[in-house]
Amino acid sequence: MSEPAATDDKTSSPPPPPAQHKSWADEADDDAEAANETTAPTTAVPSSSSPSLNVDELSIDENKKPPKLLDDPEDSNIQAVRSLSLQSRLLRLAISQLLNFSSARVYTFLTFVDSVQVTSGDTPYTSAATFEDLNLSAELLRGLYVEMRFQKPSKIQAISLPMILNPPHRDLIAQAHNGSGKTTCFVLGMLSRVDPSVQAPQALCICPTRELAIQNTEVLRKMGKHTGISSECAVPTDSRDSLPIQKREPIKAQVVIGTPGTIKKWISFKKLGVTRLKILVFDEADQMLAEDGFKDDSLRIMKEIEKFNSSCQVLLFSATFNDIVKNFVERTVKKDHNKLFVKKEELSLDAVKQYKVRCPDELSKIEVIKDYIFELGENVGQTIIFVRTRQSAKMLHKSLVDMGYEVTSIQGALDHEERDKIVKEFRDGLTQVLISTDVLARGFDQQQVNLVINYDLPIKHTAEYTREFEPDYEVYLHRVGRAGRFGRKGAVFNLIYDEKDERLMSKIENHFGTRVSEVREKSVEDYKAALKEAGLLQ
DNA sequence: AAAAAAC
Repeated sequence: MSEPAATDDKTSSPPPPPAQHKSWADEADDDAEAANETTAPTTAVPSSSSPSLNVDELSIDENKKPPKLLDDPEDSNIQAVRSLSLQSRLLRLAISQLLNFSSARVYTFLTFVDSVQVTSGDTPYTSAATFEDLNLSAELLRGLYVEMRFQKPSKIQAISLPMILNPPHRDLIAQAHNGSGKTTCFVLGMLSRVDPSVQAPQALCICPTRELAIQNTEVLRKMGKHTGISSECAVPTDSRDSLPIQKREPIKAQVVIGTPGTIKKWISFKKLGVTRLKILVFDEADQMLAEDGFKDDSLRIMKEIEKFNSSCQVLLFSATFNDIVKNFVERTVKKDHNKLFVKKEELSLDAVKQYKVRCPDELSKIEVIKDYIFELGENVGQTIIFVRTRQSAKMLHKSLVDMGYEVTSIQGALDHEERDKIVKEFRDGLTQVLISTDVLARGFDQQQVNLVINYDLPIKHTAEYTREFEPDYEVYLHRVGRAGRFGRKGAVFNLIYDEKDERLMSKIENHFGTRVSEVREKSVEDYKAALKEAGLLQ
C-alpha cells in the first residue's frame, strides 16, 4: 500500500470563495467582435499576463518540503497560474508596491514527487499522490483500479484534479503532454461532479471529431461502469437506423459527449437541457476555440449555457495552445480561472524519436513506405500514415492496395458507418497500417501505435498572402503524439522531397528546439538502426 | 490553397 501523502492539508478549512465574475459569455462576446484587436478594454485589470514574463515563485506551504526535482525528461515543467480576482489583484498591487515586487502573481512549480501544495489566489490546492486523496466514490475508485487498471494519478491528473473536484470549482485551462492522461482528468471530473439522483444532463463535453467523441464516451463508460451514471454520445448518425432528434424524447443522460454541430442541434431543438449543467469540457480546446476551428460553435454553446446557468464550471484541455489562441482562450473563461501550462520547449516528446527521410520524388515516398517501413513495421506495432488531403489519402491507399498491401484509410468524406468500421478494425488490431488525414491527428488513443509516418508535413492555412509556407506546429505535435502513448517508445518518419519540405522541416526543428536526424542511406539496415535507436527494436 | 462538423 502506498503511503498517503500529506492529506492532512485538506482538513484545513478552505477559505470562502472570492467574489467571482461569472460573465464569461459577455467576455466571449467582446472577443468575438474584437477578434484581432489587442488594445486593452477599458480599465485594464492587468490580466493574467504571459507566464514567461512574470514567473515569480511557487507558493509552497512553509511546513512542507519543497518540491523535489526529477530528472525524468517526461516530467517536465508545468506552470500553474491563477488569474486573480480584481480585489485580490488590487490587494496584491498594494502589497507588492510596498515591497517593490512584481504585481502579477504567477505560481510556477517545476516537478514534484509526492505532494505539492499550490496556493492559487487564496485557495490552497494539494496535489493528489493517490486517487484516494481525491475523495472519490468507492464505485469510481473501482472503475479506476479495476476497469482502467490505473495505479496512481499521472502528473497532470495529480495537479488538476484537486482544482476540478474541489469547491469553488473554478474554470480551468490545462495543457499537458500528449498521452499524459488528460482524458482521465476531465472524465473523472465529469463523473464525480454528477449528482446520481438527478436524471438530467449535468456534464457536457465537446470534441472536434466524431472519433474523439466516441473514444471519450467509451472511456467514460468504462471508468464509470460501477457508478450507474448514464451517458450519451452526441454525434451525427446515419438517418436510417435512428430517430431524428425532433422526434426523440429529451436527453436524460447525465453526461453528454459529442461534436459541436450535433450538440448545437440538440440544444436548439430543446432536446438537450442546459439548466442543470455543472461542468462543461472542451477537449482539444485550442482547436475548439481557434478562428479557423470551431470558435463560433463553441462560443454559441457557451453563451447558450450561460444564459440559463451562470455557475457552470468550464474546463479547457489540450496539449497545445499557441500564443494567439492562448490569449483568446484566457478571456473566454471566468476571470478567476486556474491555469496549467507547459513550456513550449518541453512539449516535444522525447519518448518519440523523430527522423526525416529525403525522397527524390513523390513516387519514392511510396517506395520508402513499402520497402523499408512495411518491411520492419510489423515487428514494431501499428502504424499511422498521415497525409494532408483526402485526395492523397485515397491515392496512397489505392497505390498500396494495388501493390498487394493490406492497409486501410480514413478521412472525413467517408460515411460515418465506414469511419466507425475502419477505426474499430484498427483498434481491434485487424489492420496494421492506417492512412489518415488530420481527422485522427488529435487525441486518437491507440497504445499499439508506435510508428507515425508523415507522408507530408502539416501546413498552416493562414489568410496571409505570403508565398512562404508555415508548418502547423500544433498539428505536427499532435500527429507525433499518436505514437508513444503514456510514455511508450515511438518513432516518426517525416518524408520530405523538395525545398518547401526542407524549409518546413527546419522550421519545425527550430520551433521545438530539436534536431531531427536523417535516415541517409537507403537500406533496410538503416531503418533497422533507426528503430533500434528509437527503442522499438532490439 | 485543408480538415474538421453539419446544415
